[in-house]
This record gives sequence, structure tokens and C-alpha cells, in this order.
Amino acid sequence: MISLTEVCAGVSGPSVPSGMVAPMQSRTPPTPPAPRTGGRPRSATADAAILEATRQGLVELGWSKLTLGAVATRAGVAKTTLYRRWAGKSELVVDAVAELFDELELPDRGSLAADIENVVLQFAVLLGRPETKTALMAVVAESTTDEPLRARIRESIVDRQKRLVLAGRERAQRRGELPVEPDAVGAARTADLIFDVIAGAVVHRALVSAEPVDEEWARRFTLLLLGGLAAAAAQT
Amino acid sequence: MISLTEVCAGVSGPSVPSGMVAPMQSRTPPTPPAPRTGGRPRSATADAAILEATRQGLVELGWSKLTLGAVATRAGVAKTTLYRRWAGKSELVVDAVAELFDELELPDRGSLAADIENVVLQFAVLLGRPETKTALMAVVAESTTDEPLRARIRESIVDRQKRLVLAGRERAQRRGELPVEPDAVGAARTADLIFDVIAGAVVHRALVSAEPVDEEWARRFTLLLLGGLAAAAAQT
DNA sequence: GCAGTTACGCTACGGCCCGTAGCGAAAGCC
DNA sequence: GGCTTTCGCTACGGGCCGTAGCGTAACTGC
Repeated sequence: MISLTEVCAGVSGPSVPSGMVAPMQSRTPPTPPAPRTGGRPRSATADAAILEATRQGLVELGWSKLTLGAVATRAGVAKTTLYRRWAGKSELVVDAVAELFDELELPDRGSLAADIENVVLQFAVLLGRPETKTALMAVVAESTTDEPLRARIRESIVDRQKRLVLAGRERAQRRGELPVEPDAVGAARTADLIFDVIAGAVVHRALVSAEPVDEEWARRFTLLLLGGLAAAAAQT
Repeated sequence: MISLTEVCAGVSGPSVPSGMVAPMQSRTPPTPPAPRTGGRPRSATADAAILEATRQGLVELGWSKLTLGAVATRAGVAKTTLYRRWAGKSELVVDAVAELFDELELPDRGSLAADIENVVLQFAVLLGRPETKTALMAVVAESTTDEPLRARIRESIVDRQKRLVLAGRERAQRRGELPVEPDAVGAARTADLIFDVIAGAVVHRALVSAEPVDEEWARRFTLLLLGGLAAAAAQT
């Protein structure tokens, strides 16, 4: 497939110019086996089957009743194979749902308002799926007592969402809808704030309030956020 | 200690006029035993000990490693006693953390901005505690495949938060900072929206982004939200 | 005081799932 | 062909679940 060593080399700092819409490096396989010299290669088919079986299991059983034994059986794979690649249920599920977040895109709809509504509705679609519904909150809960897991979630899921926000902002700045903040630190904080507001509001609406994130809600939310952005910009 | 019978009597309808800042009916005991005629009463002491032991267990073990057997032992109670009152781990934990949300208050700070900052920081303090951190997301995740649990969370936790938002809005309207929306349906939707934005943003910042909800963040967030409210009000 | 009713502590149990160990066989690299 | 790594399979100890059954404790109503 792809040689990982070179892809992974020098991916430490989050020092990407930020703003580019270019796709992140494509999904990295689970638990890269140490030095990869000779020997029988891991079956990519098995990987795919396991992740798919995980998602199916999440849909039918939910997070808490999902067992790794059942996933292995459904995937047509031995349980030991599964444990060779993932440390536990959390890591596996993160990778399984992370694939769904790869579908996220942000086409240019011509205005900041349209872009925001679009991204909100995309989040909503993802969070409407039963797999993500039950998995996302569970792994985040788990990550509160598991720092490596949190890092994995951030890389695989959160940053993937954040890209959309950054891209949207850059476009809006090009259109003149948003000012270019000269202070890099302040700009980053603003971006973080906006990201937490958007993602947080959608997640809360969809999972906690458990009410639909439809077009009307997206419109009202966008109106609110745009007004806030205008006021915040004026404040500067 | 306390006679439970009278406390339990007539606590069925949630039909409070809604909007009052008066405290909700104080915590209802778990799984009210059916008709409550004669017989040995349940130990209120045991209830308190169990809930406290649950919180301690959450702090030390986290949600996933918390076992009901351990809780019972720590509380000095038989495991069977625990199962007589709560259907499972989720229900128990909801009740345990719900007590923490009773501490929420909303003193009048003189302006809408100050009130919002205050409520944000109060949410942040609660979400900063390790018990709530690990428990809240976990039970919400569980509730995606368990409707009764969702209802319990809503009553015990979410509505308790929402009260603060409603109270804050009412105060702001009295001060003239916010317009009184004549349309009841629209007003309710706006309130829901604002609640999801506030609670969602704070939760996302604290648990997903895992960065501090300090005074500076609260200030920036409040600025954003107030601007949005002004714009939304003008739109009407 | 005495029956009736309910909660309590304790013990014990079958059942499920976990995570690992130990094989022999398969599939690639040199 | 030898070396290396993965794979499927089986088996296992251990933990926790959730319940049943029992004798005892606490409180109510007659």
C-alpha cells in the first residue's frame, strides 16, 4: 500500500500553515507494527472487515453491549488478530468512526452564512447516524482518564472537523466578510472559540437535547453566530 | 434520620409553572418503591452513602472501571441493596452526579454579560471535577440507546442547567437588554438554541478540546454570544 | 403485643466477557 | 529454502454481572 515511515516522518508540530483545504494525510493504520522488516504482511482486508464489523456492531448493540469477541466473529477474524492491532475497545471504535469523518467536505457556497449552514448540517448528518451517536460520547468519556486515547481522538476526529472551520474562515476573509486578525495568537484563540461553539452546539443539540438539527435550526444558529462574529470583529 | 414517606408523597407531576427561579422539587429518591404502605423504610443513610461512594469511585476509577460491587463495598452496603434501588450503573451515576448540579445558582450580577460569564464559569467548575468529566459523557452516550435513561438525565441534569438560562433571559428582559418575544413558540426555540450554544460550547471546550474554560475564554465567548443575540433581536 | 409487610446483609451461583498463552499453518521477504 | 511475522484456533484464569434464597431487622396497623 503506502510506505508509512516517510509519511509519518516529521509530523510532530501542528505547524501546518493552517488554512489549506488540502486533505490530511490519509488514515494511518492501527498500531503500526514495529520495524516492518520481512515477514507476512498484515491483511488490509482484515482491517477493513474489522472496522466495518465494529460499525455494524455499534448500530445493533450500542457502545456498552459491543464486545470485541462479537466484532471478531462478525468480521470473520480471530479475536487474537484484533488484539494484535488495537489496544482495546476504545481505540478500535475511534478508528471505526473516524473513517466516517473523512467524508466531511466544505464546498464553497459563496457566502460565510451558507458555508456555516452547510458545515452544521454535515455535522448533523454524521451525528444522526447511530454508530457515531453512541460511539462519540463514549470514547470522549473514556478519554478523560486516558490521555493517549484523547490524542488519538484529536488527530482522527476533532482536527478533521476543525479543518472545515479554518477553511471557512479563510474563505470568508478572502471575500472580505471577516477581517484578517494580525495577531496570530488571538486569531488562533478566536478559531478555537468558534470551533467549540459550532461543534459544541451541534453535538449538544443532537445528543443531549436530542432534537433535530434541521435546516431551520441551522439557519437560526448561523444567524446567531454571524451576529456574534460581526460584533467581535468590531470590538477588535 | 428522616422519614421518607411524607417526603415522597405526591411528587408525580412536573407541572411547575416553569420560569420561576424557585428551586425545583428537591431530589426525588431512586426508583420509588411502589405503594409505600407498612414495612421497614429504606435507609436514607444508605442512599447518601451509596451516592457518595459512587462519586468517589468515579474519581478514582473513572466510569469504565467503576463496578457496582466496589461501590457497594465502599458504601458499606450489600450489593443487593444497591440493585433494589437502581436498575444499573447508568441510573446510579446519573443520580450521583445530579446532586452536584444542585449547587448551580444564578445570582443577579447586574447585566446580561455578567450573568452569562457567571453561568459559563459555573458550568466550567462542574465540568472540571473528575467525577462529572468522566460520568457526564458516558451516561449521555448510554442514553442514545436507552430512552428512559435519557429522560432521567434530562430531568435530573439538563433541565437544571436550562433553568439558569431561562432565569437569565427573564432578567435581561426586565432590564431591557433583551426584547420580549411575543411568539411563545419562537421564544422557546430561541431559548433552546441559546441553551445548546452555551452548554454545548462549554462542554466541548472542557471535554473535547480539553482546554481550560477560564475567565478570558468566558469573556470572549460572552462577547460572541451577546453580539449574536443583538443581531438576532434586530432581525425579528 | 402480635401478625403482616418491607428492607437489609450475606452467601452462592451461572453466565458472559476479558485479555493472554500456546500451538501449527500460511504468506510474504532475502 | 530459510527467516520472519501474521493468522486462525483452542483453552484458560479472572473479573464482574445480576439474581436467588435465606434469616434477620425495622416499622405499621390491629
